[in-house]
Amino acid sequence: MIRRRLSRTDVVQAAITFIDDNGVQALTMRRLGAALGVEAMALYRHVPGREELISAAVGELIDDLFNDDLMQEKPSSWEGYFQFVANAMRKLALTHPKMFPLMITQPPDAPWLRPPLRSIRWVDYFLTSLKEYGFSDDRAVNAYKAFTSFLLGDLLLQVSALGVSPVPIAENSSDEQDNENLGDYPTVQRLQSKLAENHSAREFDDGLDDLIERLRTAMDS
Amino acid sequence: MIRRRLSRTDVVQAAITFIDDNGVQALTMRRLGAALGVEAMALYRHVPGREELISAAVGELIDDLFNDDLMQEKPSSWEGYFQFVANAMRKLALTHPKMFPLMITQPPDAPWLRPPLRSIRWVDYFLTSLKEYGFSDDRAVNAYKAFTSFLLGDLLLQVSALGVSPVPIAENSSDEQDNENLGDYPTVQRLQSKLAENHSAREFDDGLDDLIERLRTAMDS
DNA sequence: ACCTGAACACCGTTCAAGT
DNA sequence: ACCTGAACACCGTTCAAGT
Repeated sequence: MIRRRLSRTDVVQAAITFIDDNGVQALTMRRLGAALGVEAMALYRHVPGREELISAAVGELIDDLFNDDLMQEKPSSWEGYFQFVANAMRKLALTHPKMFPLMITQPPDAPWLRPPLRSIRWVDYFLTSLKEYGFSDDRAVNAYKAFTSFLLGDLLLQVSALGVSPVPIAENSSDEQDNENLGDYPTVQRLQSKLAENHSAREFDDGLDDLIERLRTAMDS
Repeated sequence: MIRRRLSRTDVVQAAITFIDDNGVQALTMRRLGAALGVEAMALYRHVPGREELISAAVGELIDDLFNDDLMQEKPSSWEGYFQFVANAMRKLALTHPKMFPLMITQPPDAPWLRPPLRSIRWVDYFLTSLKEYGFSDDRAVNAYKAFTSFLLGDLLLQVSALGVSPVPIAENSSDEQDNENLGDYPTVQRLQSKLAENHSAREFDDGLDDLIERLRTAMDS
């Protein structure tokens, strides 16, 4: 591959890919430089430092989602709109599971920008849309708050479940060892299969339906 | 202060205090050693490494909460029990805002251990309690899942709101600058005060009431 | 204008040595 | 048994130098 001159976008995109592949902790100016075929110090021409690079990577993902995808389409009902946004956010979280914790952990730019919906421009658009769907000011703000906390809770849980090593590496990997550990916890043991069942997609949709239902009755009242 | 010999507990507790005060990123083996009046290398006698120390700090907080507080008292109704647990968890999150993201970000030890309720022993106790309150197996598991995702979403939002610099430091701190930024976002601007209102305590309680109500109707059906 | 090389201060961690 | 000192490989970042 012939190396063009580096741009800020190149660096930020490379950081996203690197974090997706190796995790944040592995992201090093020297290693990212090497991945780009350049000395670490060249990165400082385009980005002020490591911390800011990570912020920029988060911002890039957010901006791509909200500018390129979410502002193009607008369903005819607010229920459909919520589902549209939720599914897009879910897809982003599952496509970049190593980035998602960063998206929600970095302090937001303003007190009323609630993760993971961290784009002022987009939040404005969202609230404006809710008004068009007939929400009052109070209902719109409440819906925004309820929606963010639903997304946060459900998506982080899904993402963190991905981080669990599927087969916990034990030096003594006989079944007996595992069962012995669980033996002290009879209810967990009995419900183990139910607890381990991963219906995250359905649970996400159900939770969203519940939320929508709650907001609907709140609107009618 | 006369220095006794160091114990593992001393090291872990010091790590918690250090993170509370300075954040994880500032936690350094050398600095933590200095805080304990000891060389960095002495810590390795008690803890395998930095990563494991942070895990141990998280585990310590969880264990303290669940063993010392949450297993002592058991309200007579399941609704009261949910409130009791939620309030204890909320208090922990707000007492250790810099630790909370670590509690929910570290991969859980088992697929059915959902953050922030990361104690097997305690989850077993929780599920057993729900059974005693009359929950079926399915309802108990559903309640556990809904409860964790509610706690996660709401508490992380509260904690991340704490991280926002209350007065964003701008070189040009005139009001005009701030308003110019917001000028492009009329709905956010108009709803700014409503959005910024911090009713987190009430919202938390309301959200919990909603959750309880949802679980109750699910039980009756 | 953009990248490199050398350098600085600071990491986590190992290991032999002290007491 | 517990802590120290020196050392190693690796960081982020600065700065003068190259092209």
